[in-house]
Amino acid sequence: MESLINYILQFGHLNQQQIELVKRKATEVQLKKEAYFSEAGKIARQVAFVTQGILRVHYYNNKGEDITRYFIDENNFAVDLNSFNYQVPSSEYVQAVTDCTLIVFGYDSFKELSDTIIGWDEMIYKITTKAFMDKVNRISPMLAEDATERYLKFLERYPTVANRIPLSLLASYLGITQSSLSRIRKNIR
Amino acid sequence: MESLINYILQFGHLNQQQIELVKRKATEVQLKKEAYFSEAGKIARQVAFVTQGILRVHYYNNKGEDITRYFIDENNFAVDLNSFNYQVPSSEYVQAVTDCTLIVFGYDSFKELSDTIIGWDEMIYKITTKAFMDKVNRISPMLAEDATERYLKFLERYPTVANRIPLSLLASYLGITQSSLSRIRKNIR
DNA sequence: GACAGTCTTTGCCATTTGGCAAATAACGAA
DNA sequence: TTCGTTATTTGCCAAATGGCAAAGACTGTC
Repeated sequence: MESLINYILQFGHLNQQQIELVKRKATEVQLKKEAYFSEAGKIARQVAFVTQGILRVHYYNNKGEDITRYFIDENNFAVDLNSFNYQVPSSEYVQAVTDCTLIVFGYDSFKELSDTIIGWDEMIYKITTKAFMDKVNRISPMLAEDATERYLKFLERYPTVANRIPLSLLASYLGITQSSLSRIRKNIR
Repeated sequence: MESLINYILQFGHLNQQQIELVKRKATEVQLKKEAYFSEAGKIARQVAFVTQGILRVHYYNNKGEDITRYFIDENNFAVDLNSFNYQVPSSEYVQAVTDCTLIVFGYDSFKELSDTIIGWDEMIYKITTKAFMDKVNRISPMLAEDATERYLKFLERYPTVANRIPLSLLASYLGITQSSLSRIRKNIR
């Protein structure tokens, strides 16, 4: 729970009372490997902060391939923002890649924090914006890189993640086939 | 100017007085083809709404290649959000691909709108979030697509843009070489 | 209309990546 | 340990894309 508070405090100030309120509204949830936190077609009723484990956001493209859009590791929020904010059906899945510990807020709780804590919305805006910028800045250059560069950059950015996830998921994130990724790993050693 | 107001009104309500205020704070600016709206290393002091023409956001990668991150066509905002919001140096260029007409707000004017208009920040939040989501949703699937699919999807999304921009820029956006794109176009006809 | 400059296409060949299937390795349950 | 399951590696060949340079097309100017 402390990791969540520390994370939020990077984006603004909360007094002790407000911190207590945030903690009261939060619930710790365990999610087993391969279980879903949210699913395409359903409305995202919760937002999660990952304290242990790795989530992935994925969808199925028009060829039926399972595409990993991105990974969410420790100390990051996971939510389908469009679905959560507007309470409309989601278009993607959020799945546990490993066993996970999450800190979860329901829609109503989150709304209450927004209504109660002055400056909460602004902090959320900053967190959201930063998350999006990181995402775009990470994905966008990959288009101009070859598979090896993508993999090496992934290792730099997520040094601890690569060993904890199946090769197939990493490959689908990098936009290459599993066998290509396997060959790339061989060549690097 | 009306196009800007109409755009904003999609994301919330403004009364007549507030609309007048927005208009007063805005300045129409012409930008010649290839001129820069903002540059890497400099602080983004303005946010622009494109009413005519096409901008592109680009940067130079570590090999010195000019990479187009994305295009901004009519009825969209252009801004390096991190640089503008926090007034820190930008990391990318925003350049006119064609002659452009922009509606521009300076940092202080924008701040004033934020301080004066109740709900302005929330509208901006919605606009920002939507823009980011569109961006991610457009770029992210490209990683799993081959060059032809990327090009076809671009044509679908920006049917009027493809004819107005040099092939080299489109190729760098799609993450392929100019000659590959040329060949792809030939095969499609 | 001719020229210079720029943009686009094309040819040739090298390199990268994909597709598929089989072999191997790693893992977990009994 | 042993077996069955899943994950990863590898071989073989096809397809896609890149690199480079030359040719061709287009545009605006004088």
